[in-house]
Amino acid sequence: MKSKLYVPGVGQAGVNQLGGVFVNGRPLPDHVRQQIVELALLGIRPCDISRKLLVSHGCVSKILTRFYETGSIRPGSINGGSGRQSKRTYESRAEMNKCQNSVNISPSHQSMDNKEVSSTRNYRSFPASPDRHPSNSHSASRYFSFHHHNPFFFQHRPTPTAPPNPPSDEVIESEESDEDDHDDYDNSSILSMETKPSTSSSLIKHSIENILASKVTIKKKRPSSSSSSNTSNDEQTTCKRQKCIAC
DNA sequence: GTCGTAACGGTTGAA
DNA sequence: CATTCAACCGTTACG
Repeated sequence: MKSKLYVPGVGQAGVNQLGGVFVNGRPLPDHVRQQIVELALLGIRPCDISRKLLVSHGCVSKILTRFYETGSIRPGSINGGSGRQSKRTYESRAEMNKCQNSVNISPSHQSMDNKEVSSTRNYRSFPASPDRHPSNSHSASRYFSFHHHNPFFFQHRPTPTAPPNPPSDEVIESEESDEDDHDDYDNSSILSMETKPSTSSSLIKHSIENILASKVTIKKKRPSSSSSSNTSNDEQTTCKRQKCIAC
C-alpha cells in the first residue's frame, strides 16, 4: 500500500499509510523525533502524534518507549548491544552522558555542552561529512552519488520561514554551523537540549528529513482535539515522564 | 479507537 | 575493493 520510489544513494523513499514520507531503513530526522517526544510530553496521545506527524504509530511507540526508558530520542542502541565498537556505540555513550545531565527537560538547560555531544551524534544518519569518516568510503560515495543525482533533496528547508537552504556543498562541509539549526526548531522546544541537532553536527540533510520537515511544518497543527480526553492519559504520561526524569 | 509489539524489508558500517 | 553480517531503522499488521 505504500508507494515507493527509489532514490539512488539513499534507498527507497516510501510513503506510509498516513501519507508521510520515509526512507526505509533510515531513522527519522531528529526534529521529527523531537516533535514526537514533545507532543507526547504535552499530553498528546501517540495516535494523535502519529497522525499529526505522519509517522506510523509503531514508530511513535518505539521512539516514546525508548525516550521514556533512556531519556534519549536519538536513534541507536543505548547499551551498545553488540560487541561492535561502532560509531553508534560512541554516539550512544554520548547520549548516556547527556542523559545523566539533561533529562531534566528544561529549555534553560540547553547549553554549550550540547555542542560537544552533538558533534558525536547526528552524523550517523548520513555521511554528511565524509571527510570525517575517511574509512567509510562506501557511504561517502553513496552520499555523493545521491547528492549528485538529487540536489533538490538538499535544498529544502524544514520551515517555510527558514532561509533558503545553503547549497549542497555546505552540507558536505558539515560545519555549516548555527545558521540553519536553531531556526529549524521551535525555540520553545522542551527537548531542545536533548535533540537539537545544534551547530556543529551536520544534521541529516538528506531527503527524508527535509521532506518530512516541510510536511510537518506546513501541516497546520490541529487544535488538539484530544485535550478533553487527555486527563486520564496525562496521568500515564506524567508517570512515564517522571520515570524518565528519574533516570 | 488506541496501544504495544513481532515480523518484515531496508540501510549502515565494521570485519 | 568487494563482500558478508550484525545491528538498527520505520512500516505494517496483528492482538
